[in-house]
Amino acid sequence: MAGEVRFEPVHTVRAYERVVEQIEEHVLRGQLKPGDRLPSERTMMAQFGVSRSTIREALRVLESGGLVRSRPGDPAGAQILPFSSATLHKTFNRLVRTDQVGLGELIQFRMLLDGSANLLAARLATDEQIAEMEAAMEYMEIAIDRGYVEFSEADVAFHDAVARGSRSTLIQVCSDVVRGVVLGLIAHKIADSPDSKALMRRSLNHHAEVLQAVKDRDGERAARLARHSLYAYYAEYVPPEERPLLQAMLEEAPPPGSLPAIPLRSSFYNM
Amino acid sequence: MAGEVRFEPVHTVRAYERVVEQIEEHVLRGQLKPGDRLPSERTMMAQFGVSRSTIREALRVLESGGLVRSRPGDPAGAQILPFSSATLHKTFNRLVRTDQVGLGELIQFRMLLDGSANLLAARLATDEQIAEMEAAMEYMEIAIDRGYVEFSEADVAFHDAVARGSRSTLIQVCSDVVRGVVLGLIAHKIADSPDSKALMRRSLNHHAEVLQAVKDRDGERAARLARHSLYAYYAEYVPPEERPLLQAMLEEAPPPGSLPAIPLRSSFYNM
DNA sequence: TCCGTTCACTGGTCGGACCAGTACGCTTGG
DNA sequence: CCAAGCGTACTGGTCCGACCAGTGAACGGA
Repeated sequence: MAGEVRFEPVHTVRAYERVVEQIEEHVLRGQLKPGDRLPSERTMMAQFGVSRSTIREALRVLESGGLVRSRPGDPAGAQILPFSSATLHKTFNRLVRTDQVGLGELIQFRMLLDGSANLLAARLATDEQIAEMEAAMEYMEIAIDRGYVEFSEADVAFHDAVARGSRSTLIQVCSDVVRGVVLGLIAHKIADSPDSKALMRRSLNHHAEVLQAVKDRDGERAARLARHSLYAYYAEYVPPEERPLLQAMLEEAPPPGSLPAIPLRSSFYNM
Repeated sequence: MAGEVRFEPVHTVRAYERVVEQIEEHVLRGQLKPGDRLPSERTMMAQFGVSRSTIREALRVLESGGLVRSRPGDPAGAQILPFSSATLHKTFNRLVRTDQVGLGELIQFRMLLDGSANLLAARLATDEQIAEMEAAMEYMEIAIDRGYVEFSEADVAFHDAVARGSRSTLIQVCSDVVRGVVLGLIAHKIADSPDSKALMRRSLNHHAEVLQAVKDRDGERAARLARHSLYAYYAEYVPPEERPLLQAMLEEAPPPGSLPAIPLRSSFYNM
């Protein structure tokens, strides 16, 4: 016989996995839309021909994947949920918690995402979306006097408006996730800063420059300013040995061997 | 009394969730490392003071999150797993399956990631990592005559070497995931292409140019070439109405209104 | 010494049971 | 007539006990 036949190891499929597959397939095919309800556990038990334990394990998997939510006593059964970035957030947080990814790399990735978001927003955003950015910017201005928490909210709103303007769902979702992880790491440090108001005002100015570049439809400039803005805002929280990772995302890229220091908190990016 | 007190709704914590939390916390704290074993279900049942069903639901959640794997009959109990991008892959695939993200956006995101990966690799990669890229490139050359499957493997190896050279775990992981999703969508189309050999040879040349830029430590050029290479390779598979998304990632950015066509399969990026 | 058998134990599945909730409809009081 | 209150038939969350098909290691025989 031909020596070409190759057998692959058969991985046993557990009953609850088949249940998960079927339900997930229905959701993915659009036959079950967000808001729709699954039958009750006891009903599905009969439909799938398995015990309730099996059904429950399947539901736990679906629930942990963010596809479904079930509530005790609900006669309507488990509810199909719209997409959520919660599982992504968990995954990224796990990378951080296990020290596989440091703050420097996170900020670097934000520079990557936010830079591209601004590049694309400058080139693709509709006038309405730009208006949203302007609205968020005005809110930031007001929020300065209301403390760090509200300013941070406004800042998030601005970056999210830019992400939407990029017309990329992936950028939007990833930005949201990475931003959340970063804030979880250093939010308190910023809030505790004595001159937090000065920081906020400086940040506001940077954002204004970025927005102007977007309105000028100058993508390259918007991207560059956005990266520099993030660097100026976050670099001091990044351990010195990780800062070259951030600097490598900027224009004045140092030669690989010697890494000249780039001044923090200066207006070097006004160009 | 002060009107400031605000009560937040208490969301009941189910028993299996507490089990998940405890185990996850141990893993995240490093008290349980990949390869370590969990006690058997019946042992944990006693330790946590809950029933086996509850333990099992917790294990199903951990397993679906990729933290743990359990095998029937294994006397050692469930095994702690190293980080895997499997759940990320699933999440991204779900975005695609539910039509929230199209092929164009995926390729665009690849351009974003791969561009930055090359930028950073040119500036940060060690000589050993560059040697790995060269090795992958040689393998690609050989693989051309061995058919699309092997060439694709070599191509993946090259891009992965670049991603490693970027010294960013996030870029590495995200690139891996997005690449996998894209290949899942159009691998067959490329393989079925009549002149696939010509495509491979052209792709090889592009990769060589990119690698040269990396070796020259010219990050900007490497990034630009990488983006153009992806565009040239994939644009024809992207529906025409989505191509502006890709073109917006290139230098010759069209004004937002009118989008002049950028020729496919030309050598326009030889500059 | 090596190989085969045995056996304690594993996870996977099942069925039944109880509890604390929820939502709906019915009854009851106005 | 309507509204408030209660009852009830469900829901999901948890527990228990049982059986099965596997695994792996200790054990025993060749």
